[in-house]
Amino acid sequence: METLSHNSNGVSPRCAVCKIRSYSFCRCLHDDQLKIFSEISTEREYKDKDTIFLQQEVSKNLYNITKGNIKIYKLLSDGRIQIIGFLYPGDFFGSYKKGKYNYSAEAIGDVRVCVFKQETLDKYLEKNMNLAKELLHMTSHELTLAQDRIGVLGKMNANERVAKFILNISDQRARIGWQNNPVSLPMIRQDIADYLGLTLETVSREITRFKTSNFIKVMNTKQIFIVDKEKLANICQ
Amino acid sequence: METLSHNSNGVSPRCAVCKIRSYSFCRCLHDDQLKIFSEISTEREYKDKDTIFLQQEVSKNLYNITKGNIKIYKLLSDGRIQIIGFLYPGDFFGSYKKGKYNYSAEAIGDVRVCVFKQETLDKYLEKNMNLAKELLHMTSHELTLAQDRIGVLGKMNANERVAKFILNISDQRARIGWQNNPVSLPMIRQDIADYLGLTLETVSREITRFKTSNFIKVMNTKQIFIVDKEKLANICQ
DNA sequence: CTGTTTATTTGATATGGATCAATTTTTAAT
DNA sequence: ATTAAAAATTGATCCATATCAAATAAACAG
Repeated sequence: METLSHNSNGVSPRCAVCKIRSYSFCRCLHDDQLKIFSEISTEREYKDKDTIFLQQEVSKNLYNITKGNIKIYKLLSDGRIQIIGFLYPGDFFGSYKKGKYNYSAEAIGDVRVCVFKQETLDKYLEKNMNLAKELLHMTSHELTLAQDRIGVLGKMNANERVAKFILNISDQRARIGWQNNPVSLPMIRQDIADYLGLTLETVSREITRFKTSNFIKVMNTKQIFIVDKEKLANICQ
Repeated sequence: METLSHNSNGVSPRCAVCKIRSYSFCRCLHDDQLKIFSEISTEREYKDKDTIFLQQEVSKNLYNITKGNIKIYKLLSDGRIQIIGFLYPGDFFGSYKKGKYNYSAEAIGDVRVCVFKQETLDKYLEKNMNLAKELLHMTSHELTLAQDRIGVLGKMNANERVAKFILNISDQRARIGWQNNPVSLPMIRQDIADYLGLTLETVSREITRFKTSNFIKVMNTKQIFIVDKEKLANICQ
């Protein structure tokens, strides 16, 4: 992890030139608020497999991804792992309340984040109702995503889980204006399995089945081309 | 469903005498704000199995439970059901964003709720930063609960799921100052199964197993006395 | 380029929980 | 109280996915 130079000399505040601001909670800020806002956060970089924080640590910070992907996960005492989510640029994570983090966070590939101290952000919210409301709406949206995942994990079979996973990632890419076909999967099969509550063997077999059925084409293990989106959607919806 | 008289004559505003306010997002309001706040919501009553809203409906309202329990659930096209959560007095549900609800909501037994129109509440938030922050913190807390459930559904076996369910309900009761042993389960076995991603037969068998192991005593199907909390906790944590 | 490690695929077998089925218990209605 | 309906338990069997194991394939280091 590396803390980058913290621009407070008035020359092009970081936020003013931020490329992912339109997907991020700070999109609600006016241009003249950006300079101050740039100063309440710092930017940090992480490399593949770097830990951003661990579940048992005292929670002090909130993070906003500006580049790359991270995974958040829970570890059971016997070593079983459950990946709660894969997060993308514009996603927000950490903890609002003092105490411990509810999960651990780890970089997948090169990552860049904005870091906010809980109290600093909280204080800033007081002065900016728009930001508070934007955060409320984003958190509420994340809640609906988590509830969708509860539906997937509680009731769907392996077939449906993997299909939904591929489609969800593709949609998410489209939303932030990236190439969504072929879909690039930055994470390894084991991570997909730990995300979907399956084993890596089952994930691999389902992908093979979709390939054999010509619903997808596997360019390489991390690039999947969706041949028949309709068929894939019919499986899970 | 029945809409109760809407007190706006200045005599004892509803919120001022509300018994569950201390668990609810409105706990952050000052006494002098309560009268106005009482007027932006109405109170409604529902009976057992009444639908509060359905997933496909246009979302207009937010709800706060003041009495009883409700379940929120998702329905797959082939009839499979996944219960997202059981909600208790003080819990908040509905949708912040316009569009459709993300789940359906149904009363379990007699229920009383406060109903807020999205726009009305949103407008009120503008004038009251405390309330906005309280809502943000509650929503964020709900998100952590949803993430815990993702962990349970993704990685735990039937044994662990049922044990955790009993303990969670007991803890939740303790938190709002109710009797937490014996735990009363207002919902039927099928609902517990649909909540835990299991079948009712499996839930029944696990409860029998805990009974035979003397971890619990089944007073009647809806009252479970926890004999050995430690043993129960060892199963799942 | 070559060997080594890590990730993925594929196969064989085992098993936890689902499904199907019957019985018992509880709740509700008259 | 009596009957009917709904909920819960218990048993027998099956199957989707886990587990165990081996073979490829891809990524990486020197």
